[in-house]
Amino acid sequence: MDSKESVDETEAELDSNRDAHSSLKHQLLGPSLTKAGQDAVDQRKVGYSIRQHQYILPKETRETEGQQVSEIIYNASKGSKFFNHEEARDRSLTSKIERILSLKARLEKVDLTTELRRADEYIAELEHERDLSQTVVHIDCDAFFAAVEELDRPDLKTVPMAVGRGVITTCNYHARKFGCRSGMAAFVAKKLCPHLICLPQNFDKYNAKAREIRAILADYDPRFESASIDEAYLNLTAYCAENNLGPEEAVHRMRAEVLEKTKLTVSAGIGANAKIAKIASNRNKPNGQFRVLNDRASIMTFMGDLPVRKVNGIGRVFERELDAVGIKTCGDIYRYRSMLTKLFGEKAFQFLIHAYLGLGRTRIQPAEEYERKSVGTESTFSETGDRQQIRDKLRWAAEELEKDLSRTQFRGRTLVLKVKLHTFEVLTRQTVPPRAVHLAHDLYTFALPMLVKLEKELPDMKIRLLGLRCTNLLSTKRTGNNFFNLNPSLTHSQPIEWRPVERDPDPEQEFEQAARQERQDDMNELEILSQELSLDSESLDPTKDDTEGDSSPRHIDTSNQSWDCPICRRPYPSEDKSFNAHVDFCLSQQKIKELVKRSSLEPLPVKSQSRKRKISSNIKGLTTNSRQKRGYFH
DNA sequence: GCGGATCAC
DNA sequence: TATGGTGATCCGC
Repeated sequence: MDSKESVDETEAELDSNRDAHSSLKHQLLGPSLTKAGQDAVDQRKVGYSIRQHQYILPKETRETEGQQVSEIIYNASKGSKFFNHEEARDRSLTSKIERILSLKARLEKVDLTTELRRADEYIAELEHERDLSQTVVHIDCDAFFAAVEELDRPDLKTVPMAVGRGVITTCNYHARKFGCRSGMAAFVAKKLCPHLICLPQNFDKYNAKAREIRAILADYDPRFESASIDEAYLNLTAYCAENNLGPEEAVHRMRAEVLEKTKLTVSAGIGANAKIAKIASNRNKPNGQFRVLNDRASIMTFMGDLPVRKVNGIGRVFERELDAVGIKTCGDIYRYRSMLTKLFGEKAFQFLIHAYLGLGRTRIQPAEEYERKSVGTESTFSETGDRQQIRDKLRWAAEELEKDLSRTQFRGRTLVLKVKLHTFEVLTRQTVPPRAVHLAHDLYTFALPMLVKLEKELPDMKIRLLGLRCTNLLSTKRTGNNFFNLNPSLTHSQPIEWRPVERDPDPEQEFEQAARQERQDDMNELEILSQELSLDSESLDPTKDDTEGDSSPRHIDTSNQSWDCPICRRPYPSEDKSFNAHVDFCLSQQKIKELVKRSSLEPLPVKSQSRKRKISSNIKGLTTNSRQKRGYFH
């Protein structure tokens, strides 16, 4: 073990000394070059593409490409503000790595048997709970945006093409051969590939296509999980059992059906959990699938020589830190298990051990069942130090955010202002307004002091981006469990259909979740009520002149029979404890009549909670651009 | 709880 | 000439 480590150290040292700019060049290559499939796989796929589309690129050219790509990117970027910022980040990471290495050197001299035992106990515990009973599939559309564009423009199939104007979001496989990658500035991509065709993105089109695909996936697992616009997880355990099919056959069938009905190719990974499925889906991309068998040995072998960078959650930075320590593959993790906590923290330790063991979640559920934590908007513009212009940007952000909050039915207890300086440095400031906010005027007014403070701290502040985000959300949704909907007549006219029991992996947990949700809904409703009835805060309210009626409590339905509050006339179940408190509160308000007048403008229709609706919203997927990106453990 | 940083797509 | 937007999580303080 000792000799191994010292070898790794020497390699790491060589790496960092070889070229002062090598790590920076690596950074500049962008996240996707290192993330996407191994070189060998890519090379093979180039051959595939050539056969498929008769697009010939001489082999020699391709091989020198790898050398040239980083040079071209480096030269295109050199001297820019963006480049300088990247350089600064690179320097700070390098010094962070130095600290990590000196800590590692100290740790090698001390007795770590306690830590070693703790790590081994943790591993044994996880091993004991390993679940190999499920068949999880990750579906990933191949070059999704580009592929959808090619459906409308078949002529683009044979030439390098990318989607995205300023920054490339997706490019087809011809463009990738030139080194073009998602996340790359378009002008850099054009340097790599002068003939590159850049199309503007058309999200409506991609969403429509994604819905078609999801409709197919739903037949294989009605509780499939949209992970993003072009990715999904399915649990095929039940489907395979019911149809007496092996996982490979089932996935083949599914992919063939998607191709036939949508003319789009998808790649798939099959494994015992989401993490393995996700990694496996990249193995035979594009238009391929790969399965890791559900036995411990297969999984350990698969993970053993897997570069850590392939694991979801390990990005460029963590990759470099791990590499410096001597961890290049998931198999390397084991050797350092006793010092991982001290080097990287407890969460990272647990995460890495999970990666080493090939463990991941087996619970797949519709994305909508994940609780949203924030709603925000931001936009980039040509840099400006003009205070009025910046206020206009803030106003615009506030208006955009109001729309998003209205669409998602949330308010924010906390408001976050984000700016990116002309140097690309990012700053955020947050505040807790006197009440949850959702109106543009409020958002603007409570964000402005943060901006003013920043302008005082940085008198010459020039910014290139401004954003607003609400966190600590307050839901204004009424779910089926909400007490306002427990009215018997309502339940009768719109019965709730329960999901089939056999699809329910953990009824107890589901029940607890439902109960928790119900309590949360009640709390939310009460909080909203108290906020809206709280005229005390109106002295603080900068939007008292609001005439849109939007701030009135329309979200409370008044069209159904129930027990209305005699003061504000809103429905309330009489048995609810808070009813009396509510009436007392109403009575104590002097300006209540004014409020009632506003609140009676128009009631909002009650939403149906039928299963049909649930599934259709699952197919519809995530709302615009919303990503369900989960951290180390989900 | 706040602000910075990292990560995914 | 020029390097995105949305959302989540973790860490140090």
